[in-house]
Amino acid sequence: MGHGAAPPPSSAPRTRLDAASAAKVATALQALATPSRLLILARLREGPLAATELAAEVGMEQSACSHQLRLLRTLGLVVGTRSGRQVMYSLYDDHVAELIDQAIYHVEHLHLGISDPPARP
Amino acid sequence: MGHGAAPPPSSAPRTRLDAASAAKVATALQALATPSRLLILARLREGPLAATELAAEVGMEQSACSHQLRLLRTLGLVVGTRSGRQVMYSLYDDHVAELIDQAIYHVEHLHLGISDPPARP
DNA sequence: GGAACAGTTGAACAATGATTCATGTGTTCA
DNA sequence: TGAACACATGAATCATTGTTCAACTGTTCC
Repeated sequence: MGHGAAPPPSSAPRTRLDAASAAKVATALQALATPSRLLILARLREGPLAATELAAEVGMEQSACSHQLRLLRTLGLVVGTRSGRQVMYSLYDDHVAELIDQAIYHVEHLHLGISDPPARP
Repeated sequence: MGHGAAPPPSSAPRTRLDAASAAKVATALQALATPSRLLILARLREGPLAATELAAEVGMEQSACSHQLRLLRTLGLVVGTRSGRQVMYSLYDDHVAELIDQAIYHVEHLHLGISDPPARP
């Protein structure tokens, strides 16, 4: 794998989140904040895949998928290595894999869409 | 706390992520995908806080902060309860708290911004 | 070389979204 | 009642962004 990542037990941030770190984290999380990219990442979570196959599996056009892959590459979340004509894509890190897992897990256990009016006495 | 949430040991998704779930997860993650909201959530992670104080601590105008709080409320990530003139805001869940923790942790351990050209032989 | 395949890239477009400004609602206290 | 405070809300603006269309690079095989 190249880059390992030990799973975090229960990581409470000791230091306060500053604006710079917030921007960094927010930027990285934007990669998971869209259905298309999330499907791409979730699929790559199961194993490497070529670009065209990937596009087909997540149900989007090659061009659109390639654009998103470029973004994910630029962010360092995925890597693409040429193999003949095709480019095999895979997740960069175990951190990426775990980030995806944790995000999906926690969000799935959330009560979403419960719009409550802003507090009534 | 009201709503508890046991920490996930190492949750690998057994089932494939469908489009509907992807949309749900993506929507929830958009809440963490902006510096302003992330700062708000990270601050609330440390404990409840009134709206104006919160806005001051994260360095944004009350109006802007209120708009984002409304969004977070609608998503069910935070709750606001009136207490006199002011409205105390806090995270809804332990899931929200853990989601924030895990996101920050993993992203901080990422090698971001390493834009690599799309594979060279 | 040329055709077919695999993927990338750029411009353009529509949609979404975060912030600001101004105003409105609700609450306390004099 | 009225002023001051705490917060919410609506419209408008400006910036991002995801997708499509079209063209382009690179690779294999005849």
